Amino acid sequence: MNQALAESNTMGANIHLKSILIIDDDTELTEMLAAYLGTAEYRVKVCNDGQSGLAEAVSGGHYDLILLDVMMPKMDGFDVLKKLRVSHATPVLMLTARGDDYDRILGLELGADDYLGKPFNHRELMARIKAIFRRLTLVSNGGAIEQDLLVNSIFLSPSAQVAKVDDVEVTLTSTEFSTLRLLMLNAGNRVTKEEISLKVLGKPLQPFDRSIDMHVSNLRKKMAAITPQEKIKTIRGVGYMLMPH
Amino acid sequence: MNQALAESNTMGANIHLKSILIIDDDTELTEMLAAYLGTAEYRVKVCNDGQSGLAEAVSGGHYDLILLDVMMPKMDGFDVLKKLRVSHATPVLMLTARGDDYDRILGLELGADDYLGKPFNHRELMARIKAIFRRLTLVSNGGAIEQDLLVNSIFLSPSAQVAKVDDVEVTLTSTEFSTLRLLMLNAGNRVTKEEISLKVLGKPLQPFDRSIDMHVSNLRKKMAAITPQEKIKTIRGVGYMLMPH
DNA sequence: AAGGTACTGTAAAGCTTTTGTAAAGTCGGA
DNA sequence: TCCGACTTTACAAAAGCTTTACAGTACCTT
Repeated sequence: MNQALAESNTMGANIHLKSILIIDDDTELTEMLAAYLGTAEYRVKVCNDGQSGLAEAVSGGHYDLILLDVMMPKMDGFDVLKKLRVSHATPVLMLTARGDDYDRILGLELGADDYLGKPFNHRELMARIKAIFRRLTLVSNGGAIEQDLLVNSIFLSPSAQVAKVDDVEVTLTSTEFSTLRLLMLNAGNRVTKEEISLKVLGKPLQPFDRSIDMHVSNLRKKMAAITPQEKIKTIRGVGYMLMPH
Repeated sequence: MNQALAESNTMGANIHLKSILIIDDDTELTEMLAAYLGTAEYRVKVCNDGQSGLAEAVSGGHYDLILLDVMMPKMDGFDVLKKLRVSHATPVLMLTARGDDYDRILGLELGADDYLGKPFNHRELMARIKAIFRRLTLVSNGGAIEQDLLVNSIFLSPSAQVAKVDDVEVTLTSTEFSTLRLLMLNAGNRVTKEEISLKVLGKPLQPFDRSIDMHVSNLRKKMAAITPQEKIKTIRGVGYMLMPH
């Protein structure tokens, strides 16, 4: 399922060149960029003012990246970016006056992906364009980390170490977290205390060991503060089970 | 274990100096430059006309950087650059008449890495030389251009080595900077101490190692001087997490 | 149905581990 | 040698885990 998506992405990328939209009123510069980028592996389109640039970006076709100048007459780069972001998530590399912190921060806040101060050299521009594309594929492929879980109104995100019950955040210790995760992974099935002890605490269950009971008790207490619904069922003489719904 | 790595790095850097070829017909200037750059960490060679300069660049030996004057009798800087680029990718910093856009653009088109208008001051020259080398190592290190980050009112600019919290500049050591960067790259996600140690300090976390804790503590202290808001959350037994907002 | 037995729930106390941070120590570069 | 940065040490505080203790519950036996 994930595979198919990744493949189609990759194929899509290989079949036709990446397309770049350049929006800058400096015709000398845009000509040079078009020539330079055009020779490489990009399809390039140029707009020399903000208005036509925005129109092209929104309804002219798909672009993989937009190079957007800040200083332009009529509609400046920030306006373009603001309006673009209403409907499009196209990556944007802003071209700003060198070293202008305010511009940079504003740009990043408006959702620019990176920026480059003018004047820039082509090598740096290429590097940043490549960096953006690289980052994009990384994000879309997603790292193979522990998956988020959602069972019976309980949401668990290992990467953020966050649990939510009915959309209310619950603060859990890491043992409670792991215990809940194990139960969720086996939702609807009983999980023995031995298994919990081994997988969560990393040690076999001792004869009069009550610690698992305590952790489950604490979990119940924390969830009960949010919902009256009983999520964890006791299976006497065996262990526990998370109700699937 | 760490020692060995650090040593070899240092040694590698010290073994040979970066070499610079200066091509300029102004002998007064070249003498001065040779003297100035020679005292720093560079090996310098001078050619006073385009022809000999090109010959030296192509077959005289390896150069890490070429300072190339545009205005020269016989063969001007553009001609040199054009011929050089047929076979060599040596970084070139062009010396042009101040503010001459045409020269600048032509130079960049021909593959110059940067330009500097005459007259220039030494400090600026040094800064640009260093910038070129820095960029180069970045690119050759895998093209990992480090982009600026903005998360939860924290602004981080690796290229400028500047951090701002609520627009107030914070002075960080490089370790603190890298640590903060790693946390920001994973904002909203937990980052283990092991990962911080590996990626920031370049060594695995030792059993009773507290240095990461100290760096985080110092980071918190510096940020607390500006805002009471807690940016870095502790995840007990795991590591830390930068709050996304 | 009554009583016995074993298991479970949980508050509270006790113990261990982890963390925060000041301060001292170490190291490498100017 | 001095200085700044990083690390280690030391100890207090915090947080989490386990044990204890006892009340309650389920299930079996008679």
